Amino acid sequence: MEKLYADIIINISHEALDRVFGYKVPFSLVSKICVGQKVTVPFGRSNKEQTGYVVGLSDTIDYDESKVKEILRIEEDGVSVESKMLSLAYWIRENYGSTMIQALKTVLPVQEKTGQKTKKYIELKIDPIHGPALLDEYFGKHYVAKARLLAELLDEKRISWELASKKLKIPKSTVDSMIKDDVIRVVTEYYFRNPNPVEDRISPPVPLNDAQQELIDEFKADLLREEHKTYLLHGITGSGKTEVYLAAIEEVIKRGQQAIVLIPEIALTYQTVKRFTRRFGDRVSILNSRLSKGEKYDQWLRAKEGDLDVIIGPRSALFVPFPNLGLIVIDEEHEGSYKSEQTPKYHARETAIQKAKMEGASVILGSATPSIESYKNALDGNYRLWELTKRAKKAVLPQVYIEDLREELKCGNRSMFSRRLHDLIEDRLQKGEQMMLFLNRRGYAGFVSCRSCGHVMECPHCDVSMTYHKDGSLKCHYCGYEQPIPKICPECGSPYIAAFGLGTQKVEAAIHKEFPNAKVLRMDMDTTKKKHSHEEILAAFSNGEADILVGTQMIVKGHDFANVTLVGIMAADLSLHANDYRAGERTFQLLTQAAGRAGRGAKGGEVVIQTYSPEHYSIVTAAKQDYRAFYQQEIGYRSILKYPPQWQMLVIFASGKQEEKVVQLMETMAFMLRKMDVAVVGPSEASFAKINDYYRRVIYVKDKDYQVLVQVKNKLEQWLDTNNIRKDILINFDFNPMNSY
DNA sequence: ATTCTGAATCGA
DNA sequence: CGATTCAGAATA
Repeated sequence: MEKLYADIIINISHEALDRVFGYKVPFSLVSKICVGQKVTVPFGRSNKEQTGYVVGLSDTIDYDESKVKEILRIEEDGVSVESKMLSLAYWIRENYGSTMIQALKTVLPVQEKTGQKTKKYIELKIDPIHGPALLDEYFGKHYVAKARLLAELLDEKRISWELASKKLKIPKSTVDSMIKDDVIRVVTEYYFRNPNPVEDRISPPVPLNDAQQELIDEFKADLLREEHKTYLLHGITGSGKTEVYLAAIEEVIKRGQQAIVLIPEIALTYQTVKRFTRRFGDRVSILNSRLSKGEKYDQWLRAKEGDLDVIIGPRSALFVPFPNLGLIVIDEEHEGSYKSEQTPKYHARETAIQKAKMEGASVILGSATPSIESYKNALDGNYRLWELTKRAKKAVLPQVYIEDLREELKCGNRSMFSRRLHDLIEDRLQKGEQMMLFLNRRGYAGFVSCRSCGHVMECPHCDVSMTYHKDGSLKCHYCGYEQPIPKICPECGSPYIAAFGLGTQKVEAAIHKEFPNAKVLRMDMDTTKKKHSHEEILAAFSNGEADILVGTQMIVKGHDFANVTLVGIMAADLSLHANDYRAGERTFQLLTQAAGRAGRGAKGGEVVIQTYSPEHYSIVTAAKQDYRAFYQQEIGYRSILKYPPQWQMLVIFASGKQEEKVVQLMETMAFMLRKMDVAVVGPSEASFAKINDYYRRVIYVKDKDYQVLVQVKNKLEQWLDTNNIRKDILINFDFNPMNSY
């Protein structure tokens, strides 16, 4: 009998241990062991028990035979990794920079099995014909509990355990004794927790319009030829992208395959999910952060066992183990939330494409405002470009006005509403139509500053201006530090210290002042902290309980309100002047999505964009709803400044308690990088140079070739490990970042 | 990450 | 000279 060895990754996230260790498989486990299993092994000099994952099996070993230890046991309650998931984990580790165990944990979001829900039933084992006779016998012997249970069973033939013990008050001993007498038996049924409400009526597919049908025909033809492509579905708001997804999913299901639908977490509402459950019934499930561990595990298992056809969820739903994956749909593919914020900082879009490639599946990316990266890929022929240029229902595109706030000020209008917006609000209030006012800021107002000397109140730990809240306190959004607003300026002693800026609460207050009869609903981080408040506010607005909905980003996400005929963007500039190369793109996306909320019904709509920079291309092109024009401008700008997708970017981020150490390390790395024939910017202070007393520095590395940057990262990691630097300084790598540093 | 080891330093 | 501290090595 050959000996068997296993390659094992130890469950400790440290670069020095990020490799496989060979272990002997004891004879008793040879038949049970397989790749992907979670096992316990002795590790280190003290043979401390550690868990790990089997990533390979072989009958030879490349190590001193006498030092090889044995696997202790297989962790039965651990979820095993599919071999295809393992190779995806390797890919993530290589492309985004992390340890293998971190990558494994990413593709394995469900860590442990949790007790399955069971339901116990009591059934009659004897022939019911003998029932009455036995019942008489029990009565004769004054076995009241047994008699009660038997009588009930003769009636119902199967009752649940709860009913028996709670309502009929049958003690367990009675049940046990009756089992012993072979009168009854207990049946245990496992059932899956299904977290989403099941629609009982499955609605037939909405007939596709010609444009949609054309795309689906092409998709079918590609499937028939076993060609698995990535499609970029660029459809303006209201053009019926979801119908295309549904039809494509149906095609895949017909072939006996399954589909994953990724949706930004914020848009994962009952409304969105309902469209899928209505079409595919209980073979659809959702995965989201609100599910309990057990519920998540159940969805995972249902998928694995072929009990599901479609899973809908955020980024992490990508790793649901379908046996025969046919399609991955990524809705709103431009969304920043598809990039993970934790290491490994993987991008769900790129990872989905890689996964699809490994498993022979197709990918559909959908958006009204595609990311510059995806659009470039489509134009370059890497993705197939699908365009829907007409709204599905007869609704027309809204009329858009750009209002220059500088002009308003010159004309003596000091309110936050331009004259046009003011008039239009008045008009809609009169007609009883609804409005949305959009603002890209949370809290009551922005920073607090002194009007005499200009001193801005900053957090003592974070180098960030603190935010004014209505309760009279100042809060730091980064570390949570809180203090009351000072009465006088700490710098010059002037009493003229006050809040500046614009917040949703302030907009709400201004509406109350200028339009006292308007009913207002506000939706922002503060009003949606509770579990379902998000849905409640939207439902209230949808029911016409308010005239105006004021809110941040979250109100622009894919909700249809037929009665909304006016959308106001209070200050388009707020997102434009962020210190981030994606600011222009983000502004265009926000404005386009916000404008798309107007006139979803038959009445048509108007949009007012208020801004201090009316000539900026993001604003001009968004007003015209002209994505192509925006893309041309933006890609030119990215070329000149060497930003993605024209160039690839790697951010090296360091943070530590001792400023000199951080600075010195970054200087050393920058020196090494400059010898590597890549473009290096920095080191420089992060935009928040200090958070929680940790000093933060960044280096930007750019090259046209992504793989060159991967190699640069690998080299640096190696250097960091051999010089043991990661002890008191945190180093992070981030490829093509979504948020600024 | 954790543990063990051997050298360096410390205190009498 | 034994006790304590610390950097370094190894983990199968």
